Amino acid sequence: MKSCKPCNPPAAAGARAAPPCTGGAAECAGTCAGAGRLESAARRRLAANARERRRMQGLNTAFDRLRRVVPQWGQDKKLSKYETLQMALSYIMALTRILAEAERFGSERDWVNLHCEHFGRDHYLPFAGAKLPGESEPYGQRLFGFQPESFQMAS
DNA sequence: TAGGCCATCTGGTCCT
DNA sequence: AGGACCAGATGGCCTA
Repeated sequence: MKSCKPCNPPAAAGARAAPPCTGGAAECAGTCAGAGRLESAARRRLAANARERRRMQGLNTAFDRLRRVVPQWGQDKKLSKYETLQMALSYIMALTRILAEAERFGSERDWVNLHCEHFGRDHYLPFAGAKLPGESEPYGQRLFGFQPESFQMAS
């Protein structure tokens, strides 16, 4: 494909506005000399592009499913992919911790008391959304410790 | 307008 | 040979 660069429109990349496969390798094969051999290469390129598109769509579908099961703390803006992964990590670690604690305490009642006594007996709220007066963050959010603004790139 | 996020194209590499 | 996966490049859209 490299030999055909000159007639390959630079606008091929970022073609969301001009979706599947305008110009690029296919067009190139039709206009360059020796198009016969290039034609099959162009066909393969287009097929590879389509596969890559499908693959990325599958990946995005998976991200959407992950977003739906991960806490969002009332954020109206949807989590970015990076934030989704970070949140999932925090979520899993928090749940793991909770399970470990639940095993340490003999009964469910003991464990619930440990976590929920400060909510008051008559108005226990689901812990993830529960917020005490004067607290800036819900209990669950503090438990998970995920802050979209504050995470750092792993080095 | 700059910066963040994203979709797509592309070429390289590895695997079957 | 062809498919899957990956990373870099590029351009569009959106928001502060």
